Amino acid sequence: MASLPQHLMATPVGRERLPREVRAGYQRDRVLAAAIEVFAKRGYQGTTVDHVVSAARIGVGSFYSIFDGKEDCFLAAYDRIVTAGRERIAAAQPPGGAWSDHVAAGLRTLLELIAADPLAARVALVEAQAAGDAALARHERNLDDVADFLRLGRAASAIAEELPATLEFATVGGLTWLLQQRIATGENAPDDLFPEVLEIVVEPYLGEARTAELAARF
Amino acid sequence: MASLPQHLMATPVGRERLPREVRAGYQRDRVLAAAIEVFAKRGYQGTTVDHVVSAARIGVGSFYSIFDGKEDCFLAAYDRIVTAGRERIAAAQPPGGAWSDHVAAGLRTLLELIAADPLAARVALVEAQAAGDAALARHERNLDDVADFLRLGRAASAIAEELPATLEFATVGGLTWLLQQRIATGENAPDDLFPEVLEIVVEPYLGEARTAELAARF
Amino acid sequence: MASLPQHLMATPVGRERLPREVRAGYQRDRVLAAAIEVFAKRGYQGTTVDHVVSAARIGVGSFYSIFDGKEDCFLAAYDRIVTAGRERIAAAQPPGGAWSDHVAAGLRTLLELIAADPLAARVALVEAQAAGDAALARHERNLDDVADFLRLGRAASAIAEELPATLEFATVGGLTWLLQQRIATGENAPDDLFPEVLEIVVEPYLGEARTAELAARF
Amino acid sequence: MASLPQHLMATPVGRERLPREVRAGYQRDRVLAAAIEVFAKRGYQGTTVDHVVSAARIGVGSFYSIFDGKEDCFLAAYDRIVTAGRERIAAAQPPGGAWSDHVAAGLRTLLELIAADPLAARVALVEAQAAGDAALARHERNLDDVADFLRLGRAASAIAEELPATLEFATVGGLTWLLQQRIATGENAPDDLFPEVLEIVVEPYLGEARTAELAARF
DNA sequence: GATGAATGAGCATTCATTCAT
DNA sequence: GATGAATGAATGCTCATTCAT
Repeated sequence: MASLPQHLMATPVGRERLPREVRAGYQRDRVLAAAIEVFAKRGYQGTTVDHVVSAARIGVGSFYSIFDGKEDCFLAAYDRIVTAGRERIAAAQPPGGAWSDHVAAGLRTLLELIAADPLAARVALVEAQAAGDAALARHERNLDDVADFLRLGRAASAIAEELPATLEFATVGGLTWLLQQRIATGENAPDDLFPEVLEIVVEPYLGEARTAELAARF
Repeated sequence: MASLPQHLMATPVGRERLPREVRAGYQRDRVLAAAIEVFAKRGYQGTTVDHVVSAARIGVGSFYSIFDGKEDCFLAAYDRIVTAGRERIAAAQPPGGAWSDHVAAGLRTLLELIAADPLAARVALVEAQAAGDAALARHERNLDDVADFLRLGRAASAIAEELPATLEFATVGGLTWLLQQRIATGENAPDDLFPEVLEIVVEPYLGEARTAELAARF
Repeated sequence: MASLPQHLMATPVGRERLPREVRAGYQRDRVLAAAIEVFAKRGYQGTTVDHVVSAARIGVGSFYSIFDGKEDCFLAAYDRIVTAGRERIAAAQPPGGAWSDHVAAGLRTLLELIAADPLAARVALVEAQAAGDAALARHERNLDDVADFLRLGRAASAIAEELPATLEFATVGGLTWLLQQRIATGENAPDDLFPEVLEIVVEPYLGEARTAELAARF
Repeated sequence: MASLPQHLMATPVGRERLPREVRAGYQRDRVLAAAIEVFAKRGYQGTTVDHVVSAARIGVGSFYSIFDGKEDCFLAAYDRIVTAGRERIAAAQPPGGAWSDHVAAGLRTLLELIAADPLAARVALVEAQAAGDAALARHERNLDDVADFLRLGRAASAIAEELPATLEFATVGGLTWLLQQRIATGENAPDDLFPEVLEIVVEPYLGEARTAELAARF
């Protein structure tokens, strides 16, 4: 077979191929999207590798070339959800705002994200607690990050020294629980929740009056 | 061998034994105690019937004559813990006290129970969330009961109408989360937690001053 | 306590006891009756020792003091049915009759027995084939006995030398199959079956005319 | 190594293999062959999935990817035997023959099949009766088919109106019983059975003379 | 790179049988 | 003699993972 000049072969004719890395990324994303749906609908324990593999239309072998196994796949899915969520929340921050503005904007975006993709929310908020130790640990680290961020509100608080040390833990726990309930039932659009959630989160720091004013602005 | 006077004989002579019913109860209790330990240490999913059976020193057959299966065993263990806890909390209530006294006494007893039997606490507060739908539903009903009780505090509150509708849910969720964290790590004696926990739970109703006074009394 | 004169104690007052042997016999009979019902309704494989024990209102221990186990119990039940059946059939024989009269009377009695106790019939004719090798062997020996008896009809046959050697086997098999079908469905009173059954069994020996005449007489 | 001319190459070079469908069929056939042997030798109840799996040299998982379970495997084995038998019998039919020729040829082929594969015969004729309700029902449907075919002989019979309604049932039952006996003992080559079997089946329709003539022709 | 057939350890559960009371 | 609590071997089945093609 005659060889073409080197420079003409660089980009092969016919079905143009994406560079491997990128293709791997697409593939991985496709599988993760399928995995999230399956994990949300069946629960972590109720999900088998076969379920994911079927949903993603790939072979088992491919699955194991992408992930180390079922748990690794869940962790990847969880991370993808959390990372995307953080990015969206960060992007929606009012530039140069105060702590309270950041919290309010963040909460609103969070509720929007949950409403937009309830399956992903279920994976990140509900299933993460039942997917083994690694997932639990990762989940707790993430919630700790949230608590850390909330704690910054003490600087803006007139009554900082009177706040209980564990306030942020309790707030994060309460918030998570509340959202889990709504996600589980799908009851009402989590949108309606915004005023209450905001009140629960910021009132301890700002008091009633400033909280009401904040709620009115978002 | 000289015979002790009749009235001193702790164990009666002859083949007199405990009535069957009672023995069966002991047996069941023994198995439940073993099961609680195993579920706490291995997690619900990580526990096999064989683990429980070995820990309880009984045969598999006996296990299945007591319980319908693994899930039934967990539910029984969970119920036993919750029932015993409720009884202890009820017994420790100050007679005729106000709502706030009941809450304070209840929280203190709860923390004592957790400190006294951290394994049982782990089963009731952590594993119940990962032990299948039945356990989860039962757990949520119990937490709803707590929320219902907390809601009674609105009657005692000067600012009842300003409290968010979901306050009690958030409080229960936050409390649970806080306790789970402590249980998981065993970090510090949950005793230290009392003032904070009390503050988190009752301050929304009573305000800062009355809460501090309440804390001082318990 | 004052003792009664010896001769008055021979038959104790109060709950009169039967001699042990007899009581054991009653007990055994009671259990067998229960076992037959259970085996008929659940099938041999579907029956557990516990089913029999519960139906007979005895303890498992007693069961094992009467029988060597489940299979032994089935064999005993089977034997009891077969023995009772043979006795009833023998008792119903016309005295000094010809072979054909004996066959006719036997078949009629057999159909009556089946109609009177379909459960026992099911055990003896259906379940005996699915209750393990021992039961099967015993069942086949019994059917061989029937075949042997039928073979006596060759002496009364004008065409004995033309009958196939396996005629009796086929007849017994066909008869059994027919009855099984009816027993399984409970379709119609096996009584209606008499003319047909008689024809199938004796016509090869006696020919059409004499068979019709025989049927008319029974 | 010299290459053979293309048209002589029995097995193609390279990685060319049998199409997957075909391989799967082979696999299934291999397992069914092993299963038939095991079911025949141990009986349905005495056979465990593990027995079959060991005999077929496959893993348990493979077994469950081919069959739904033990019963499904038995039914598949039974169906395969029956289907193959019917095909062989159909293929051996004399073209355009009379009913009696078809019966004669069918019976001869049946006896040959039994002689050629006694294990399969045992599964289809003996074990099918002890392999649960589904197998029993299927077996009875098949025997009914045979009875239906035999009933066609009434059209060829001079004495059709005198035949008992249940004749065909009895014949099928008797035939089955006869064959079971021989299969169970392996006594003598079922070949010898042909004249007798033919006589038992067709004489009621054709009478003695025509039956003898038929036997002579096959 | 991709596939999916094959594996087998592991699990929940049943039930005939024993034996201390 | 009678009881039934206790036993544990045996079974059918699932599913995460491997590896030859």
